Amino acid sequence: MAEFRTPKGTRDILPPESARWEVLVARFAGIVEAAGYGLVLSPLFENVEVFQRVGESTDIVRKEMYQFTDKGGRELALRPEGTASIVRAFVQHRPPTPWKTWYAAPSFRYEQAQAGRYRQHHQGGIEVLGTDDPDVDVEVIALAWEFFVAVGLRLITLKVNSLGDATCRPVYREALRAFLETRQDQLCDEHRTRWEENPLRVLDCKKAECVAATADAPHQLDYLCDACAQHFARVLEGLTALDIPNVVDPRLVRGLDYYTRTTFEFASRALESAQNALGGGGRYDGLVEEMGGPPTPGIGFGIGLDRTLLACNEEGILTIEELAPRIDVFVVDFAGGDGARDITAALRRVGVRTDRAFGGRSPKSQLKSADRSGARLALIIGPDEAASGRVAIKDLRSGPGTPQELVDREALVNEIRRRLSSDAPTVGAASILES
RNA sequence: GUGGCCGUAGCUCAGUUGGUUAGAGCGCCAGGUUGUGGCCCUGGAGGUCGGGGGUUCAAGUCCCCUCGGUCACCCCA
Repeated sequence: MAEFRTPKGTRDILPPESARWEVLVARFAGIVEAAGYGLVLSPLFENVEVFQRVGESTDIVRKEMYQFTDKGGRELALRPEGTASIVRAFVQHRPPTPWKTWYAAPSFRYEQAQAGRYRQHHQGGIEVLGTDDPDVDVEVIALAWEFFVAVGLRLITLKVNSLGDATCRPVYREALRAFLETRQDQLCDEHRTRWEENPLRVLDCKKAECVAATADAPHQLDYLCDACAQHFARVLEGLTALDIPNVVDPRLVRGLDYYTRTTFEFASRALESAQNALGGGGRYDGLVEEMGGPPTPGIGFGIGLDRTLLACNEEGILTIEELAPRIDVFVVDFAGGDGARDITAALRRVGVRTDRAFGGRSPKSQLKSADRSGARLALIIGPDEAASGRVAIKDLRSGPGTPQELVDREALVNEIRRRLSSDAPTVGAASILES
């Protein structure tokens, strides 16, 4: 057993598995950039207060943060989620609105690891700051939906809800509190004592007692003010117009405090585990102001890329077999001269994907490597070819014993390009990225 | 943070009530074919049995602790 290993809850993503990540991020970037979103690269860590603003009462902030003091005595934390950094960047730089951004980056949470739940996980997300137009809610949800469609996932459930705003949420909270007071002795052990400090959490509780006791609890949706009700209606209308299937779930409560109005969550029906939530997001119309900026509405989502890949596994899509990077040409040189070095470089300079063997291995083993590489053509240089200034071209697709063709070194590059363009391009990650 | 299960070669695993130098398949390397790839045959490399302590004449096997994985709770992506 190796002396060093990845820390608990983290992992290496190696080839060929990493090819799936390249494709996932490329598809995400392709979709959101085509809708006018720009990439934001922000620090992996921030002053701890930045994250504390997003939810003092949430577990993510209270007990799961990777917090540390640097040598200058600064209190910092690795980011536990993506939105806080974007909002901080907005307040710091004041870009023109609407500011449409995307990111794909790791997040860190100190929790008990299990499948689909890591201490370092990766999210792709977008944030739009500066407009509360309900049509932007629709756009944001639609982009997440299109991403799942582009990846090929079919078993995705979208839940939506509205959490109201500063006008109507307090009214609802009071109504829920009053309701829970009448049912408190029916709640589960934990919430029997805690329902008062965060009544909304009780609706999210999965214990049978709580589910039963709150079956007829009042919903935020029934308490929306006129503005919020109209806003939500327009969002639902937009989802219908764009044929995006969804269910309104009045009990949908999300894990961060900053959400207002529209909230949503994507879950995979292919994942049976408790980690079936692939992503989610919502509106946070008060967050910029809380972070010290001007009153600015905002909305966004984060999608867990690790879990998206787990869902892909279950649905049998985006397999490493179909994504494995391929090369066009493999150079086999057992003459021991400069052939492999010079031909490989020449081909690469004209864009031919080329690999070669090193270390002067036997012809047999080099050909074996050529075969495994998936290359269409092998270029073979033995002492005879080296002496005559020629190269043998062998087509690897047609099995052992295929006739070879001798070509002069000067004509080689053109001959290779001619052969590679003559029929269908090789299937590889590059062509999939472009599709 | 709490509890259940698991931890033997790079990977997937076998290892009988504790008992000699711990095995298989796949993968890797080489040879069979002194210059030619998918199959086949032969051989080789590779393991302090996650780590530490204990019981015993003897521990991969039993006990304790610890680390890691996994599942559930919690929470979430």
